[in-house]
Amino acid sequence: MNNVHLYLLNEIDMGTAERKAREKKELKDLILAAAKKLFIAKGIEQTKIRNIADEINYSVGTVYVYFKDKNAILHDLHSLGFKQLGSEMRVLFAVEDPMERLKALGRVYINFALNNPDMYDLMFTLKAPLQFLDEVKNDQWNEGKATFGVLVQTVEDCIGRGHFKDHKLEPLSYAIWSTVHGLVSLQISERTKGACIMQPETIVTEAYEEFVKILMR
Amino acid sequence: MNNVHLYLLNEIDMGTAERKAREKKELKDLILAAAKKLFIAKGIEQTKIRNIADEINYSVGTVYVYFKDKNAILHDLHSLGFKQLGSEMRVLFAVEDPMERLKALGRVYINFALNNPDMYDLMFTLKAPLQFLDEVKNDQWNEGKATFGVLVQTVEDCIGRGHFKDHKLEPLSYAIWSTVHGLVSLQISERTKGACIMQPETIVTEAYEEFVKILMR
DNA sequence: TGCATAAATGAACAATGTTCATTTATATTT
DNA sequence: AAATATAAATGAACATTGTTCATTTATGCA
Repeated sequence: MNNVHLYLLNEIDMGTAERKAREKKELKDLILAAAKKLFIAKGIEQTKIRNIADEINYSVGTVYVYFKDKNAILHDLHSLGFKQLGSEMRVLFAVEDPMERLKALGRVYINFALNNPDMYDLMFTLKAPLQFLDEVKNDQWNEGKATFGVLVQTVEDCIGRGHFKDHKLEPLSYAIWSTVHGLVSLQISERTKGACIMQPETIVTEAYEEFVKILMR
Repeated sequence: MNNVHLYLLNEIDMGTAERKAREKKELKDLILAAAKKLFIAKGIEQTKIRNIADEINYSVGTVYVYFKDKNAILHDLHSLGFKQLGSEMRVLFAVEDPMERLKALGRVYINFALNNPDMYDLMFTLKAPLQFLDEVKNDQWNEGKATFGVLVQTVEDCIGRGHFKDHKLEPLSYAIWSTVHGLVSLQISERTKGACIMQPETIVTEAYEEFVKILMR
C-alpha cells in the first residue's frame, strides 16, 4: 500500500463517483421529464406516481429514491417553469424604452401562461410546490422573487423616465402583476367560459389591450 | 272509501310530504353547514367526508344520500358564497356615482376574498365546483355570470357618464375583474410571502389604491 | 298490528401516495 | 477472480379516503 496505489485508487474513486452522480442526475431528470409530459397530457391530479414510474420503465419505489414525495416533484417542475419564464422575460431587457418593455413583459407573461397552463398553475396557484418549501427549505420563494424583480426593475425604469408620478413602486408593480395574473388565471380556471357573452378565446388579449390603454394614458 | 276519506287522506299526505321535504332540506343544510365549518377550520382538501359525517353524527352513507359526491357539496357551497358576495355587491347600487360605486365594488370584493379565502378558492379557482356543472347541469355558470354582470353594469354606467372613452365595455370590465382577482388570489395562494420585501399584510390594499389611482386619472 | 316505502347505515371496495424489507447490481478489497 | 461491502432498484404491503350497496332501521299507511 504505497502512495502511488492510493493515488490511483482515489483517481478511480473520483471517476466512478462523478459518473454515479451524473447517472443519478440523469435519472432524476428522466423522472421530471416524464412527470412534465404526463402533467401536460393528463393534468397534474390525474398523473399518479405509478404512471410516472411506468412511463420510464422503473418501479414506484425508484421514484421515491429520487424524490421525497410528490410535492418534491412538483416543486422541481415549478422551478423549471420559472427558469423558462425568467429567461423569456429577461430577454426583454434588450428593449430600451421601459414602457415598451413593460407592455412586452405582459405579453410574454400571458403567452407563457396560456401556452403552459398546467405549469402556470404549478407556479402561481397550487399550494403543493410551496408546501415543499415549508417542509424542506427555508421560507424564501426565490423563483417568484427573481421574476417579480424583473417587473419591479422595469417599473422603476419607467418612473425614472417620468412615468407613474405619485405612485409607490412596489404596490404599483404588484397591481400590474395582479392584473396579468388575474387575466390568465381566470381563463385557466375556466371562469370565463360560462360568464362572458363574447368568445372566451380572445377575451384575455382584448382585456390586456384595454389595461395597457389605461396604464399608458 | 268515500270522497271525504280520500280528501282527508290527501290532506295528510300533503302535510307529511311537506314536512318530509322540509326535513330533507334541513339535513342537507346541516351537511352543508358542517362542511363549510370544517373547510374554514381545516381547509377543503383536509376535510374528509367522514369528518363531515362525524360532525353531524350521521354515517358516511347518509352524506351520499343527500349529495351525489364531494363535488356536489363543493358546488352548493360555491353557490352559497356567490349569494353572499352578490348581495354585498348589489347593496352598492345605492351609490349614485358609478365611479364611486366601482371603487367600492373592488373594496367589497377584496374584503370578501380575504375574509373568506377558502370560499373564494371554491368560487374562483378550484375546478371541482365547475366539474359538477359539467357532469350534472348545463354549461352555464350562472353564479359567475350574475356577479360579473354587476361589474359590467357599473362600468357601463361609468361610460354613460363620459368615463372610459374609447374603451370596450366587456374587455375593460374583465380587465378590472382580473386586477382585483389577481390581487387576492396571489395573496390567498401565498405568492406574496417570500416574494415581496414589504409586509404582505398590506400589499393588497396598497396595490388596490395604486390601481384605483390609475383607473380614475 | 302488519305492510310498504323511505331513510340511514357501515362494511367493503377501489384508487393512490407512501414505506421498507428484500433483492439485485455495482464497486472495492483481498 | 472470488468475496465482500455498498448502493440502487424493487414491489408487496400499508394507510388514507372517496364511493357504493346490500342490509337494517324508521316512518307512514291500511
